[in-house]
Amino acid sequence: MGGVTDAFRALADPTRRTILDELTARDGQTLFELCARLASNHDLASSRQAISQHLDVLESVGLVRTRREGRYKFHEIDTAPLEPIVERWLRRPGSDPGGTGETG
Amino acid sequence: MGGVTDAFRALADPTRRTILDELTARDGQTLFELCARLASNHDLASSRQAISQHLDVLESVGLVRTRREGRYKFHEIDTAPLEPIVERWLRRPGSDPGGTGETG
DNA sequence: TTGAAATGCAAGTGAATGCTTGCCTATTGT
DNA sequence: ACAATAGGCAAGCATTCACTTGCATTTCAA
Repeated sequence: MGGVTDAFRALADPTRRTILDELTARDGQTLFELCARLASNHDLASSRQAISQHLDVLESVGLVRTRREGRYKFHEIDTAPLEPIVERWLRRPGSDPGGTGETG
Repeated sequence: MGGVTDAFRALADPTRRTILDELTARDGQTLFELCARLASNHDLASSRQAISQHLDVLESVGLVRTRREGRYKFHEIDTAPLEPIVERWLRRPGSDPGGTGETG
């Protein structure tokens, strides 16, 4: 699961979207907290390793930041990468911006 | 390529994003027009069939609408499905919206 | 220090994905 | 009618993806 390089691909998976939902409802959760709350609040019964790998993906694209304290690792959502995503196509047509945009 | 059911997955592919870029710059293109302009304006050398399949995906999730005239089929971008995508996580935290949102 | 708790690492597997290949249908122009 | 144009359908292939499995590492409590 290491090939995901941009926020678009990161958002393609429903489990990762639900993780962002959970972090929006309660930010700064640990991996175990997330596993428990995803199961009870979202009927999502993924394994710990699966959720951990999803968090790695979300962190690699900047949608989640982590903060380590002892043996705990807290995960915080960062919505900054979300803003340019949709605005890319909401610009008024007719004004050719020139090149190929950015990401490809 | 028929398994893509939601706009998130449709946006996961770079080629599909470039197609939306092209339709933003010049709406209502045919398949052949798109192939030519994607090659010249975006250095994207995908085959006609590949682009056609991508357009099928974009249409199936509502990001592209088509209009048939004789042997031509014009493709128009529809940004309506883009709006709720990001706002899903831009809501202020603390206000638990209740269920699991919608898409999953 | 010993064990439990929280997390990390990595190989393997089945399914989905993007693309190609090859042929077919429909419409237009001469 | 005939060829050319624009597009459609479907099978096959290589890659990527999400997940599992199994074990290792780090931290804390008793």
